[in-house]
Amino acid sequence: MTFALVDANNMYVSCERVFNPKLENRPVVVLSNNDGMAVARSAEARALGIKMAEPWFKWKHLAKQHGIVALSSNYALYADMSNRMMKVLAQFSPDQEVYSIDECFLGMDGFKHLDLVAYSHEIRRRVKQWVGLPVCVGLAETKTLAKLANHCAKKNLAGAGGVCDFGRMTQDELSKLFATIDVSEVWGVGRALTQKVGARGITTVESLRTADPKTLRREFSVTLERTIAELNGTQCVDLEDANPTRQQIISSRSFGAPVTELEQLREAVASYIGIAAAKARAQGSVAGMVQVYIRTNVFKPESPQYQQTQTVPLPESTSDTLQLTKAALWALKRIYKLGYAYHKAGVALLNLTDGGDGTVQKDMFSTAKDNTKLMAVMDRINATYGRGTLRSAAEGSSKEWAMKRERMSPCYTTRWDELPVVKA
DNA sequence: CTATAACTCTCAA
DNA sequence: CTAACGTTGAGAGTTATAG
Repeated sequence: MTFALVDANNMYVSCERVFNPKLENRPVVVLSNNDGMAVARSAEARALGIKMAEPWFKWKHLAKQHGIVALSSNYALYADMSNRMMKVLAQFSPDQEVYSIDECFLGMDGFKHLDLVAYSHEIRRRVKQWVGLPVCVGLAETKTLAKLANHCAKKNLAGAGGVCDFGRMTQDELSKLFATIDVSEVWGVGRALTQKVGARGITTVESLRTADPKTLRREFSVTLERTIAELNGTQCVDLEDANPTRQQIISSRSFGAPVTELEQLREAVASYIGIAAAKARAQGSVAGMVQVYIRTNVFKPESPQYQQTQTVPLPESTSDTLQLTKAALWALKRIYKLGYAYHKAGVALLNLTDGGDGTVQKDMFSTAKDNTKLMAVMDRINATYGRGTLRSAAEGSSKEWAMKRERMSPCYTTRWDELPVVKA
């Protein structure tokens, strides 16, 4: 099987550039929620030494010095651009797995009569022209190799030019190439594994590829054994379902400023439940358990630390925001302690099951109102007018705890009122 | 004891 | 001016618990 892995170049920065061409050729960084750290960097920003996941305040001085543009993340914009990109890519193969907001796998078996490299260049050209995003393409016989080929395309290794096809290279050429690539670039090899296999002298892709799979399976995991097989061209991982039903739904955020009052935590928890419950309804699931957690700031070890989670089993599985809120607020009250500066809270909907007609186990003694219709109306209104238009009173209206996003660009593609006015 | 639930660790974007 | 460090989901493996 031949896979193509198509991945946008620093997606978030590229999205911003589509609507603000002044950002071209300049160092640009997009920040995480709360304007905390760098999650996307233009090539120019990378060249200045700004690392991925580096806290902004640590390089803010660089920003001043070199005129780096730092932007808050605008997920509404990126999600919309992603949808456009995926639609265009879907035209190139009937087999598409949307793997993340900025990349997808395409099954290429039906196109082997074509020149796949030329075909990939056409993919790049069309996505650039129709959506405005630059992408690179990696081609290979397994998903793991396709990811690696994409890495080479991006780094312009193996004479890439935005497309890298391992199928066109000999085993000898591949071995030489792999010997120059750090093992941490391999899909599935993260920080911890890099350390551990490094201690056994495995530091390059080539040394992992040629390592003994049985030994590594024994010492590490079956996952690593599969990775080694995939690096050697034996396919272990197939294309997956595009929109699998989630087994759990989490909503959590750090606060814009420390929170000490229970009332504020209640608003935050209620808001997160609002988000999570809407997601559950959207996929037709009901939750059997709700989990709530709160924590202080781990990056401030000098201030008193506290962290706690509480799980509540529900008498009857539900996706009703009001019932779930009630359960979550009860859990919150159990774990809340006065005297701490809370930094983050979150909720999780667990034990999700299919909420389809009549399959939910009912609670014989339940006195809860059936809010199914209310929820349906709420979802419709919020779909039209934006999330939070209709919400539970428990969410409050001040939202003093809400995250910081001080440098956000307009939602160019999803909000008329944020379109910049062009003077004639 | 086994089967499974619950939890921990790791990884990815 | 100050202080300031993401979110969501999955899978594997281990430990706790029920029966």
